[in-house]
Amino acid sequence: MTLKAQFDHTNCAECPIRHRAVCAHCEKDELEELENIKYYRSFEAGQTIIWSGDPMNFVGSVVSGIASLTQTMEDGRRQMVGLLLPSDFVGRPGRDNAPYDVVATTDLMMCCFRKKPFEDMMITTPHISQRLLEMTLDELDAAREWMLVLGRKTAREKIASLLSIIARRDASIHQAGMVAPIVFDLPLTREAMADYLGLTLETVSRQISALKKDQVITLEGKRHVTIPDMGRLMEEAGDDTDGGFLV
Amino acid sequence: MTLKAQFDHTNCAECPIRHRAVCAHCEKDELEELENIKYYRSFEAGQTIIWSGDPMNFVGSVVSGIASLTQTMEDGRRQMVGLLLPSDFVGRPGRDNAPYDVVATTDLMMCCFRKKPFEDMMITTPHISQRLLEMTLDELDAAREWMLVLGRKTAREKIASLLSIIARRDASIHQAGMVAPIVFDLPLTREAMADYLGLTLETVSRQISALKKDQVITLEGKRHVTIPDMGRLMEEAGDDTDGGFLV
DNA sequence: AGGGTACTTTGACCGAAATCAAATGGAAGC
DNA sequence: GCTTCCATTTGATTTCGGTCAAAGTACCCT
Repeated sequence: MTLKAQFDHTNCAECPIRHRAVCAHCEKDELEELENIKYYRSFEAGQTIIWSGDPMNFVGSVVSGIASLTQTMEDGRRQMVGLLLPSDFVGRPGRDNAPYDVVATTDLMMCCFRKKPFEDMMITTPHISQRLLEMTLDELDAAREWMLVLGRKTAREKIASLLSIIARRDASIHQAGMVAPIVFDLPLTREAMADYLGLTLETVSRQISALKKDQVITLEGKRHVTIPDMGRLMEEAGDDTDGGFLV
Repeated sequence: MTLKAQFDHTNCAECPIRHRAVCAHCEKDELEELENIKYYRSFEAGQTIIWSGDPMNFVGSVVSGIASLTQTMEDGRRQMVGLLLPSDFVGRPGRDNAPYDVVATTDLMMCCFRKKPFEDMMITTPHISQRLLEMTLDELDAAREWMLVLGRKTAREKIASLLSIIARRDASIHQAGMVAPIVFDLPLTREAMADYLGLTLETVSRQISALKKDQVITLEGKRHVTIPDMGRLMEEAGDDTDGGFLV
Protein backbone atom coordinates (compact mmCIF):
# COMPACT_ATOMS: atom_id res chain seq x y z
CA MET A 1 0.00 0.00 0.00
CA THR A 2 1.92 2.98 -1.21
CA LEU A 3 -0.83 5.24 0.00
CA LYS A 4 -0.66 3.91 3.51
CA ALA A 5 3.13 4.05 3.63
CA GLN A 6 3.01 7.62 2.50
CA PHE A 7 0.71 8.52 5.34
CA ASP A 8 2.58 6.61 8.00
CA HIS A 9 5.36 9.12 7.66
CA THR A 10 3.17 12.17 7.81
CA ASN A 11 3.46 14.16 10.97
CA CYS A 12 0.69 16.35 12.27
CA ALA A 13 2.51 19.58 11.51
CA GLU A 14 2.16 19.04 7.78
CA CYS A 15 -1.30 17.47 7.93
CA PRO A 16 -3.71 19.02 5.42
CA ILE A 17 -6.52 19.16 7.99
CA ARG A 18 -4.35 20.29 10.88
CA HIS A 19 -6.11 23.63 11.31
CA ARG A 20 -9.68 22.44 10.87
CA ALA A 21 -9.93 19.04 12.53
CA VAL A 22 -10.56 18.09 16.14
CA CYS A 23 -6.88 18.79 16.86
CA ALA A 24 -7.04 22.35 15.53
CA HIS A 25 -6.65 24.09 18.89
CA CYS A 26 -3.91 21.80 20.21
CA GLU A 27 -0.52 23.12 21.28
CA LYS A 28 2.68 21.52 20.15
CA ASP A 29 2.96 19.23 23.17
CA GLU A 30 -0.67 18.15 22.94
CA LEU A 31 -0.19 17.41 19.28
CA GLU A 32 2.77 15.18 20.07
CA GLU A 33 0.67 13.25 22.51
CA LEU A 34 -2.01 12.77 19.87
CA GLU A 35 0.63 11.80 17.38
CA ASN A 36 1.62 8.91 19.63
CA ILE A 37 -1.81 7.33 19.59
CA LYS A 38 -2.91 8.09 16.06
CA TYR A 39 -2.85 5.69 13.12
CA TYR A 40 -4.04 5.96 9.53
CA ARG A 41 -6.57 3.74 7.83
CA SER A 42 -7.61 3.83 4.21
CA PHE A 43 -10.90 2.64 2.75
CA GLU A 44 -12.05 2.05 -0.79
CA ALA A 45 -15.03 3.74 -2.36
CA GLY A 46 -18.17 1.84 -1.45
CA GLN A 47 -16.66 0.15 1.58
CA THR A 48 -18.67 0.22 4.79
CA ILE A 49 -16.45 1.51 7.58
CA ILE A 50 -18.83 0.84 10.44
CA TRP A 51 -22.18 -0.94 10.51
CA SER A 52 -25.01 0.54 12.53
CA GLY A 53 -25.14 -1.19 15.90
CA ASP A 54 -21.57 -2.44 15.78
CA PRO A 55 -19.21 -1.65 18.61
CA MET A 56 -17.00 1.32 17.81
CA ASN A 57 -13.50 0.98 19.14
CA PHE A 58 -12.07 4.01 17.39
CA VAL A 59 -12.86 7.60 16.55
CA GLY A 60 -11.12 9.73 13.99
CA SER A 61 -10.98 12.44 11.37
CA VAL A 62 -11.56 12.27 7.65
CA VAL A 63 -8.23 13.28 6.07
CA SER A 64 -9.22 12.99 2.42
CA GLY A 65 -12.22 11.70 0.54
CA ILE A 66 -15.88 11.66 1.52
CA ALA A 67 -17.86 9.42 3.85
CA SER A 68 -21.55 9.35 4.64
CA LEU A 69 -23.73 8.47 7.61
CA THR A 70 -26.83 6.57 6.64
CA GLN A 71 -29.88 5.27 8.47
CA THR A 72 -31.83 2.35 7.08
CA MET A 73 -35.36 1.21 7.92
CA GLU A 74 -36.28 -2.48 8.02
CA ASP A 75 -38.00 -2.29 4.66
CA GLY A 76 -34.91 -0.81 3.06
CA ARG A 77 -35.75 2.87 2.91
CA ARG A 78 -32.54 4.81 3.43
CA GLN A 79 -31.79 8.34 4.54
CA MET A 80 -28.36 9.88 4.59
CA VAL A 81 -28.01 11.89 7.79
CA GLY A 82 -24.46 13.15 7.48
CA LEU A 83 -21.93 13.90 4.79
CA LEU A 84 -18.40 13.79 6.14
CA LEU A 85 -15.77 15.88 4.38
CA PRO A 86 -12.08 16.25 5.12
CA SER A 87 -11.54 17.40 8.73
CA ASP A 88 -14.94 16.09 9.87
CA PHE A 89 -14.97 13.87 12.92
CA VAL A 90 -16.31 10.32 13.08
CA GLY A 91 -17.54 8.70 16.25
CA ARG A 92 -18.76 9.83 19.59
CA PRO A 93 -16.62 9.70 22.68
CA GLY A 94 -18.51 7.92 25.42
CA ARG A 95 -20.63 5.84 23.11
CA ASP A 96 -20.05 2.15 22.49
CA ASN A 97 -22.19 1.31 19.48
CA ALA A 98 -22.52 3.06 16.17
CA PRO A 99 -25.96 4.59 15.61
CA TYR A 100 -25.55 4.74 11.80
CA ASP A 101 -23.78 3.04 8.96
CA VAL A 102 -20.62 4.89 8.02
CA VAL A 103 -19.76 4.32 4.36
CA ALA A 104 -16.83 5.52 2.27
CA THR A 105 -18.44 7.36 -0.64
CA THR A 106 -15.09 7.87 -2.34
CA ASP A 107 -11.68 6.43 -1.57
CA LEU A 108 -11.02 7.61 1.92
CA MET A 109 -8.16 8.23 4.32
CA MET A 110 -8.83 8.52 8.01
CA CYS A 111 -6.70 9.54 10.95
CA CYS A 112 -7.86 7.27 13.77
CA PHE A 113 -7.49 7.07 17.53
CA ARG A 114 -8.44 4.13 19.66
CA LYS A 115 -11.42 5.27 21.62
CA LYS A 116 -10.18 4.73 25.16
CA PRO A 117 -6.91 6.68 24.88
CA PHE A 118 -8.73 9.44 23.03
CA GLU A 119 -11.37 9.70 25.74
CA ASP A 120 -8.64 9.87 28.36
CA MET A 121 -6.96 12.64 26.47
CA MET A 122 -10.18 14.58 26.15
CA ILE A 123 -10.38 14.82 29.92
CA THR A 124 -6.85 16.13 30.29
CA THR A 125 -6.87 18.30 27.18
CA PRO A 126 -9.67 20.90 27.11
CA HIS A 127 -8.47 22.10 23.71
CA ILE A 128 -9.75 18.90 22.20
CA SER A 129 -13.19 18.91 23.76
CA GLN A 130 -13.53 22.63 23.10
CA ARG A 131 -12.83 22.06 19.42
CA LEU A 132 -15.14 19.06 19.33
CA LEU A 133 -17.89 21.20 20.82
CA GLU A 134 -17.41 23.84 18.11
CA MET A 135 -17.50 21.19 15.41
CA THR A 136 -20.56 19.49 16.86
CA LEU A 137 -22.42 22.80 17.07
CA ASP A 138 -21.57 23.43 13.41
CA GLU A 139 -22.82 19.98 12.47
CA LEU A 140 -26.02 20.61 14.38
CA ASP A 141 -26.55 23.81 12.42
CA ALA A 142 -25.92 21.94 9.17
CA ALA A 143 -28.35 19.21 10.21
CA ARG A 144 -31.02 21.80 10.90
CA GLU A 145 -30.45 23.52 7.58
CA TRP A 146 -30.83 20.11 6.00
CA MET A 147 -34.10 19.51 7.89
CA LEU A 148 -35.58 22.53 6.13
CA VAL A 149 -34.48 21.05 2.81
CA LEU A 150 -35.99 17.65 3.61
CA GLY A 151 -39.20 18.95 5.08
CA ARG A 152 -40.17 21.87 2.93
CA LYS A 153 -38.33 22.11 -0.35
CA THR A 154 -39.46 20.82 -3.75
CA ALA A 155 -37.42 18.26 -5.66
CA ARG A 156 -35.91 20.97 -7.85
CA GLU A 157 -35.03 23.11 -4.84
CA LYS A 158 -33.52 20.09 -3.12
CA ILE A 159 -31.19 19.38 -6.03
CA ALA A 160 -30.24 23.04 -6.30
CA SER A 161 -29.58 23.13 -2.55
CA LEU A 162 -27.29 20.12 -2.72
CA LEU A 163 -25.40 21.53 -5.68
CA SER A 164 -24.94 24.85 -3.94
CA ILE A 165 -23.64 23.15 -0.80
CA ILE A 166 -21.08 21.19 -2.79
CA ALA A 167 -20.19 24.24 -4.86
CA ARG A 168 -19.66 26.39 -1.79
CA ARG A 169 -17.50 23.78 -0.14
CA ASP A 170 -15.41 23.43 -3.27
CA ALA A 171 -15.08 27.17 -3.61
CA SER A 172 -13.92 27.45 0.00
CA ILE A 173 -11.29 24.74 -0.49
CA HIS A 174 -9.98 26.25 -3.71
CA GLN A 175 -10.04 29.76 -2.30
CA ALA A 176 -11.91 30.87 -5.40
CA GLY A 177 -14.40 33.70 -5.28
CA MET A 178 -18.05 33.32 -6.14
CA VAL A 179 -17.83 35.55 -9.18
CA ALA A 180 -16.36 33.27 -11.81
CA PRO A 181 -18.18 30.12 -12.93
CA ILE A 182 -17.73 27.35 -10.40
CA VAL A 183 -16.68 23.94 -11.68
CA PHE A 184 -16.58 20.70 -9.73
CA ASP A 185 -17.16 16.96 -9.88
CA LEU A 186 -20.13 15.46 -8.11
CA PRO A 187 -18.77 13.14 -5.43
CA LEU A 188 -22.10 11.31 -5.20
CA THR A 189 -24.03 8.92 -7.43
CA ARG A 190 -27.61 9.76 -8.30
CA GLU A 191 -28.68 7.19 -5.76
CA ALA A 192 -26.56 8.74 -3.00
CA MET A 193 -27.99 12.14 -3.89
CA ALA A 194 -31.46 10.64 -3.61
CA ASP A 195 -30.61 9.21 -0.18
CA TYR A 196 -29.30 12.60 0.84
CA LEU A 197 -32.38 14.50 -0.31
CA GLY A 198 -35.19 12.09 0.51
CA LEU A 199 -36.02 11.51 -3.17
CA THR A 200 -35.87 8.61 -5.60
CA LEU A 201 -32.96 8.38 -7.99
CA GLU A 202 -35.32 8.83 -10.94
CA THR A 203 -36.52 12.15 -9.56
CA VAL A 204 -32.92 13.24 -8.99
CA SER A 205 -32.09 12.42 -12.59
CA ARG A 206 -35.14 14.24 -13.94
CA GLN A 207 -34.47 17.38 -11.91
CA ILE A 208 -30.83 17.47 -12.93
CA SER A 209 -31.94 17.21 -16.55
CA ALA A 210 -34.41 20.03 -15.96
CA LEU A 211 -31.78 22.30 -14.39
CA LYS A 212 -29.53 21.56 -17.33
CA LYS A 213 -32.28 22.34 -19.82
CA ASP A 214 -32.93 25.63 -18.02
CA GLN A 215 -29.21 26.41 -18.10
CA VAL A 216 -28.87 26.71 -14.36
CA ILE A 217 -26.06 24.17 -14.67
CA THR A 218 -23.94 22.63 -17.41
CA LEU A 219 -22.89 18.99 -17.45
CA GLU A 220 -19.92 17.31 -19.07
CA GLY A 221 -20.39 13.60 -18.67
CA LYS A 222 -22.57 12.62 -15.73
CA ARG A 223 -20.56 14.10 -12.94
CA HIS A 224 -18.68 17.20 -14.08
CA VAL A 225 -20.75 20.26 -13.24
CA THR A 226 -20.37 23.92 -14.13
CA ILE A 227 -22.35 26.62 -12.35
CA PRO A 228 -22.34 29.69 -14.59
CA ASP A 229 -24.22 31.85 -12.09
CA MET A 230 -24.11 31.01 -8.40
CA GLY A 231 -26.76 33.59 -7.55
CA ARG A 232 -29.16 31.94 -9.96
CA LEU A 233 -28.51 28.55 -8.41
CA MET A 234 -29.20 29.88 -4.95
CA GLU A 235 -32.46 31.39 -6.13
CA GLU A 236 -33.42 27.98 -7.47
CA ALA A 237 -32.52 26.51 -4.09
CA GLY A 238 -34.97 28.86 -2.42
CA ASP A 239 -32.19 30.33 -0.31
CA ASP A 240 -32.03 33.89 0.75
CA THR A 241 -29.81 35.37 -1.91
CA ASP A 242 -29.56 38.99 -0.85
CA GLY A 243 -26.87 40.04 1.57
CA GLY A 244 -24.43 37.34 0.73
CA PHE A 245 -23.15 34.08 2.00
CA LEU A 246 -25.06 31.96 4.41
CA VAL A 247 -23.51 30.67 7.63
CA MET B 1 -45.73 38.30 38.66
CA THR B 2 -46.08 35.67 41.32
CA LEU B 3 -44.42 33.18 39.01
CA LYS B 4 -41.37 35.32 38.60
CA ALA B 5 -41.11 36.10 42.29
CA GLN B 6 -41.30 32.45 43.08
CA PHE B 7 -38.37 31.73 40.81
CA ASP B 8 -36.25 34.61 41.96
CA HIS B 9 -35.90 32.86 45.26
CA THR B 10 -35.10 29.47 43.84
CA ASN B 11 -31.55 28.38 44.32
CA CYS B 12 -29.83 25.94 42.02
CA ALA B 13 -29.77 23.13 44.56
CA GLU B 14 -33.52 22.74 44.39
CA CYS B 15 -33.83 23.42 40.67
CA PRO B 16 -35.93 20.82 38.85
CA ILE B 17 -33.49 20.58 35.96
CA ARG B 18 -30.35 20.70 38.10
CA HIS B 19 -29.20 17.20 37.12
CA ARG B 20 -29.97 17.39 33.42
CA ALA B 21 -29.17 20.93 32.29
CA VAL B 22 -25.92 22.50 31.19
CA CYS B 23 -24.96 22.88 34.86
CA ALA B 24 -25.41 19.17 35.61
CA HIS B 25 -21.72 18.39 36.12
CA CYS B 26 -20.93 21.50 38.15
CA GLU B 27 -19.49 21.31 41.64
CA LYS B 28 -20.91 23.33 44.50
CA ASP B 29 -18.53 26.24 43.99
CA GLU B 30 -19.08 26.33 40.27
CA LEU B 31 -22.80 26.31 40.84
CA GLU B 32 -22.50 29.29 43.16
CA GLU B 33 -20.64 31.18 40.49
CA LEU B 34 -23.38 30.39 37.97
CA GLU B 35 -25.98 31.39 40.53
CA ASN B 36 -24.45 34.84 40.67
CA ILE B 37 -24.95 35.50 36.97
CA LYS B 38 -28.23 33.73 36.35
CA TYR B 39 -31.65 35.33 36.08
CA TYR B 40 -35.09 33.99 35.28
CA ARG B 41 -37.33 35.10 32.45
CA SER B 42 -40.85 33.93 31.74
CA PHE B 43 -42.61 33.93 28.39
CA GLU B 44 -46.20 33.41 27.41
CA ALA B 45 -47.40 30.74 25.00
CA GLY B 46 -47.01 32.01 21.45
CA GLN B 47 -44.46 34.66 22.33
CA THR B 48 -41.36 34.86 20.14
CA ILE B 49 -38.31 34.79 22.37
CA ILE B 50 -35.73 35.51 19.70
CA TRP B 51 -36.15 36.41 16.04
CA SER B 52 -33.89 34.81 13.48
CA GLY B 53 -31.04 37.18 12.70
CA ASP B 54 -31.38 39.18 15.90
CA PRO B 55 -28.39 39.63 18.16
CA MET B 56 -28.43 37.18 21.03
CA ASN B 57 -27.14 38.62 24.24
CA PHE B 58 -28.09 35.71 26.44
CA VAL B 59 -28.07 31.94 26.55
CA GLY B 60 -30.00 29.73 28.92
CA SER B 61 -31.91 26.62 29.85
CA VAL B 62 -35.58 25.81 29.54
CA VAL B 63 -36.79 25.28 33.12
CA SER B 64 -40.42 24.50 32.37
CA GLY B 65 -42.62 24.56 29.29
CA ILE B 66 -41.77 23.96 25.66
CA ALA B 67 -40.07 26.13 23.07
CA SER B 68 -39.39 25.52 19.41
CA LEU B 69 -36.75 26.51 16.88
CA THR B 70 -38.21 27.36 13.49
CA GLN B 71 -36.77 28.27 10.12
CA THR B 72 -38.85 30.28 7.66
CA MET B 73 -38.36 30.71 3.93
CA GLU B 74 -39.14 34.00 2.19
CA ASP B 75 -42.39 32.65 0.80
CA GLY B 76 -43.54 31.62 4.25
CA ARG B 77 -42.80 27.90 4.26
CA ARG B 78 -41.81 26.96 7.78
CA GLN B 79 -39.91 24.04 9.25
CA MET B 80 -39.46 23.40 12.92
CA VAL B 81 -35.86 22.31 13.48
CA GLY B 82 -35.80 21.89 17.23
CA LEU B 83 -38.18 21.16 20.05
CA LEU B 84 -36.83 22.41 23.36
CA LEU B 85 -37.98 20.67 26.51
CA PRO B 86 -37.09 21.36 30.15
CA SER B 87 -33.30 21.22 30.64
CA ASP B 88 -32.57 21.91 26.96
CA PHE B 89 -30.13 24.69 26.19
CA VAL B 90 -30.87 27.76 24.09
CA GLY B 91 -28.20 29.70 22.28
CA ARG B 92 -24.70 29.11 21.09
CA PRO B 93 -21.70 30.45 22.90
CA GLY B 94 -19.48 32.28 20.46
CA ARG B 95 -22.29 33.24 18.11
CA ASP B 96 -23.73 36.71 17.89
CA ASN B 97 -26.90 36.34 15.86
CA ALA B 98 -29.70 33.83 16.18
CA PRO B 99 -29.97 31.46 13.23
CA TYR B 100 -33.62 30.52 13.95
CA ASP B 101 -36.75 31.92 15.50
CA VAL B 102 -37.16 30.71 19.06
CA VAL B 103 -40.82 30.62 20.04
CA ALA B 104 -42.51 29.70 23.31
CA THR B 105 -44.93 26.92 22.38
CA THR B 106 -46.39 26.85 25.88
CA ASP B 107 -45.90 29.18 28.81
CA LEU B 108 -42.22 29.02 29.46
CA MET B 109 -39.69 29.67 32.21
CA MET B 110 -36.05 30.08 31.31
CA CYS B 111 -32.91 30.29 33.39
CA CYS B 112 -30.72 32.79 31.53
CA PHE B 113 -27.12 33.93 31.58
CA ARG B 114 -25.77 36.96 29.83
CA LYS B 115 -23.65 35.63 27.04
CA LYS B 116 -20.31 37.22 27.84
CA PRO B 117 -20.07 36.13 31.49
CA PHE B 118 -21.23 32.65 30.49
CA GLU B 119 -18.60 32.40 27.77
CA ASP B 120 -15.97 33.50 30.25
CA MET B 121 -17.09 30.85 32.67
CA MET B 122 -17.01 28.17 30.00
CA ILE B 123 -13.30 28.75 29.56
CA THR B 124 -12.54 28.44 33.25
CA THR B 125 -15.07 25.68 33.95
CA PRO B 126 -14.58 22.54 31.85
CA HIS B 127 -17.56 20.92 33.55
CA ILE B 128 -19.83 23.30 31.70
CA SER B 129 -18.37 22.82 28.23
CA GLN B 130 -18.15 19.06 28.79
CA ARG B 131 -21.84 18.95 29.63
CA LEU B 132 -22.69 21.22 26.73
CA LEU B 133 -20.79 18.86 24.42
CA GLU B 134 -22.78 15.87 25.67
CA MET B 135 -26.04 17.74 25.21
CA THR B 136 -25.09 18.95 21.75
CA LEU B 137 -24.15 15.43 20.66
CA ASP B 138 -27.53 14.21 21.92
CA GLU B 139 -29.28 16.95 20.01
CA LEU B 140 -27.35 16.03 16.89
CA ASP B 141 -28.51 12.44 17.23
CA ALA B 142 -32.08 13.61 17.67
CA ALA B 143 -31.78 15.86 14.62
CA ARG B 144 -30.55 12.92 12.55
CA GLU B 145 -33.36 10.68 13.73
CA TRP B 146 -35.69 13.46 12.72
CA MET B 147 -34.07 13.68 9.26
CA LEU B 148 -35.09 10.07 8.62
CA VAL B 149 -38.64 10.98 9.60
CA LEU B 150 -38.69 14.03 7.32
CA GLY B 151 -37.01 12.38 4.36
CA ARG B 152 -38.43 8.90 4.23
CA LYS B 153 -41.52 8.38 6.31
CA THR B 154 -45.14 8.56 5.15
CA ALA B 155 -47.56 11.04 6.69
CA ARG B 156 -49.03 8.34 8.91
CA GLU B 157 -45.60 7.22 10.05
CA LYS B 158 -44.60 10.81 10.71
CA ILE B 159 -47.57 11.36 13.02
CA ALA B 160 -46.96 8.04 14.78
CA SER B 161 -43.28 8.97 15.18
CA LEU B 162 -44.11 12.30 16.76
CA LEU B 163 -46.64 10.75 19.11
CA SER B 164 -44.17 8.10 20.17
CA ILE B 165 -41.49 10.73 20.84
CA ILE B 166 -43.85 12.73 23.04
CA ALA B 167 -45.14 9.59 24.72
CA ARG B 168 -41.63 8.36 25.51
CA ARG B 169 -40.61 11.71 26.93
CA ASP B 170 -43.71 11.81 29.08
CA ALA B 171 -43.14 8.27 30.25
CA SER B 172 -39.55 9.10 31.18
CA ILE B 173 -40.63 12.14 33.17
CA HIS B 174 -43.40 10.30 35.00
CA GLN B 175 -41.20 7.27 35.61
CA ALA B 176 -43.99 5.10 34.26
CA GLY B 177 -43.24 1.85 32.46
CA MET B 178 -44.23 1.19 28.88
CA VAL B 179 -46.68 -1.56 29.81
CA ALA B 180 -49.74 0.35 30.92
CA PRO B 181 -51.58 2.64 28.52
CA ILE B 182 -49.78 5.94 28.17
CA VAL B 183 -51.78 9.13 28.51
CA PHE B 184 -50.65 12.66 27.76
CA ASP B 185 -51.66 16.03 26.39
CA LEU B 186 -50.33 17.16 23.05
CA PRO B 187 -48.26 20.28 23.67
CA LEU B 188 -48.52 21.31 20.01
CA THR B 189 -51.28 22.63 17.77
CA ARG B 190 -51.99 20.80 14.53
CA GLU B 191 -50.14 23.55 12.72
CA ALA B 192 -47.05 23.19 14.94
CA MET B 193 -47.15 19.44 14.38
CA ALA B 194 -47.27 20.11 10.64
CA ASP B 195 -44.28 22.43 10.92
CA TYR B 196 -42.45 19.77 12.86
CA LEU B 197 -43.18 16.99 10.39
CA GLY B 198 -43.01 18.77 7.05
CA LEU B 199 -46.73 18.33 6.38
CA THR B 200 -49.78 20.56 6.07
CA LEU B 201 -52.11 20.94 9.00
CA GLU B 202 -54.88 19.28 6.99
CA THR B 203 -52.79 16.17 6.49
CA VAL B 204 -51.93 16.11 10.19
CA SER B 205 -55.59 16.28 11.06
CA ARG B 206 -56.52 13.54 8.59
CA GLN B 207 -53.82 11.17 9.79
CA ILE B 208 -54.71 11.68 13.43
CA SER B 209 -58.31 10.88 12.54
CA ALA B 210 -57.12 7.77 10.71
CA LEU B 211 -55.01 6.56 13.65
CA LYS B 212 -58.02 7.14 15.89
CA LYS B 213 -60.30 5.18 13.55
CA ASP B 214 -57.80 2.31 13.53
CA GLN B 215 -57.63 2.44 17.33
CA VAL B 216 -53.92 3.08 17.46
CA ILE B 217 -54.77 6.06 19.65
CA THR B 218 -57.78 7.38 21.57
CA LEU B 219 -58.63 11.06 21.79
CA GLU B 220 -60.56 13.00 24.41
CA GLY B 221 -61.03 16.48 23.10
CA LYS B 222 -58.45 17.58 20.59
CA ARG B 223 -55.35 17.26 22.67
CA HIS B 224 -55.71 14.51 25.25
CA VAL B 225 -54.22 11.31 23.85
CA THR B 226 -54.24 7.73 25.11
CA ILE B 227 -51.90 5.13 23.65
CA PRO B 228 -53.36 1.72 24.49
CA ASP B 229 -50.45 -0.20 22.97
CA MET B 230 -47.05 1.45 22.65
CA GLY B 231 -45.65 -1.41 20.58
CA ARG B 232 -48.42 -0.95 18.05
CA LEU B 233 -47.70 2.76 17.83
CA MET B 234 -44.04 2.13 17.21
CA GLU B 235 -44.86 -0.32 14.45
CA GLU B 236 -46.99 2.37 12.87
CA ALA B 237 -44.02 4.73 13.20
CA GLY B 238 -41.88 2.32 11.21
CA ASP B 239 -39.45 2.06 14.11
CA ASP B 240 -37.57 -1.05 14.99
CA THR B 241 -39.78 -2.54 17.65
CA ASP B 242 -37.91 -5.68 18.58
CA GLY B 243 -35.29 -5.60 21.29
CA GLY B 244 -36.51 -2.59 23.12
CA PHE B 245 -36.12 1.10 23.52
CA LEU B 246 -34.31 3.26 21.05
CA VAL B 247 -31.49 5.47 22.27
C1' DA C 1 -76.56 34.33 25.90
C1' DG C 2 -74.32 35.73 21.91
C1' DG C 3 -70.55 36.53 18.95
C1' DG C 4 -65.79 36.56 18.25
C1' DT C 5 -61.62 34.13 17.29
C1' DA C 6 -58.64 30.46 16.88
C1' DC C 7 -58.24 25.73 16.15
C1' DT C 8 -59.73 21.59 13.93
C1' DT C 9 -62.13 18.51 10.81
C1' DT C 10 -63.79 17.01 6.44
C1' DG C 11 -64.57 17.02 1.40
C1' DA C 12 -63.37 17.54 -3.57
C1' DC C 13 -59.85 17.99 -6.64
C1' DC C 14 -55.14 18.43 -8.34
C1' DG C 15 -50.35 17.87 -9.00
C1' DA C 16 -45.56 16.58 -7.75
C1' DA C 17 -43.01 12.83 -6.96
C1' DA C 18 -43.12 7.71 -6.57
C1' DT C 19 -43.45 3.52 -8.95
C1' DC C 20 -42.99 0.47 -12.68
C1' DA C 21 -40.70 -0.34 -16.93
C1' DA C 22 -37.55 0.11 -20.66
C1' DA C 23 -33.85 2.14 -23.09
C1' DT C 24 -29.33 4.36 -23.26
C1' DG C 25 -24.54 5.17 -22.16
C1' DG C 26 -19.97 4.19 -20.52
C1' DA C 27 -16.33 1.73 -18.45
C1' DA C 28 -14.01 -2.87 -17.47
C1' DG C 29 -12.89 -7.33 -18.88
C1' DC C 30 -12.09 -10.91 -22.25
C1' DG D 1 -14.75 -5.72 -31.06
C1' DC D 2 -18.12 -7.68 -28.10
C1' DT D 3 -20.21 -8.67 -23.71
C1' DT D 4 -21.27 -7.58 -19.05
C1' DC D 5 -22.32 -4.68 -15.54
C1' DC D 6 -23.63 -0.34 -13.61
C1' DA D 7 -25.18 4.14 -13.55
C1' DT D 8 -28.21 7.05 -15.67
C1' DT D 9 -32.01 8.74 -18.46
C1' DT D 10 -36.58 8.77 -20.09
C1' DG D 11 -41.46 7.37 -20.42
C1' DA D 12 -46.16 5.89 -18.68
C1' DT D 13 -48.98 5.56 -14.87
C1' DT D 14 -50.34 5.82 -10.06
C1' DT D 15 -50.71 7.70 -5.59
C1' DC D 16 -49.98 10.34 -1.60
C1' DG D 17 -50.19 14.54 0.21
C1' DG D 18 -51.13 19.45 -1.04
C1' DT D 19 -54.48 23.03 -2.18
C1' DC D 20 -58.77 25.16 -1.99
C1' DA D 21 -63.08 25.47 0.26
C1' DA D 22 -66.52 24.98 3.77
C1' DA D 23 -68.12 23.46 8.17
C1' DG D 24 -67.71 22.28 12.89
C1' DT D 25 -66.03 23.02 17.76
C1' DA D 26 -64.37 25.10 21.85
C1' DC D 27 -63.01 28.85 24.41
C1' DC D 28 -63.05 33.65 25.46
C1' DC D 29 -65.01 38.15 26.33
C1' DT D 30 -68.09 41.37 27.23
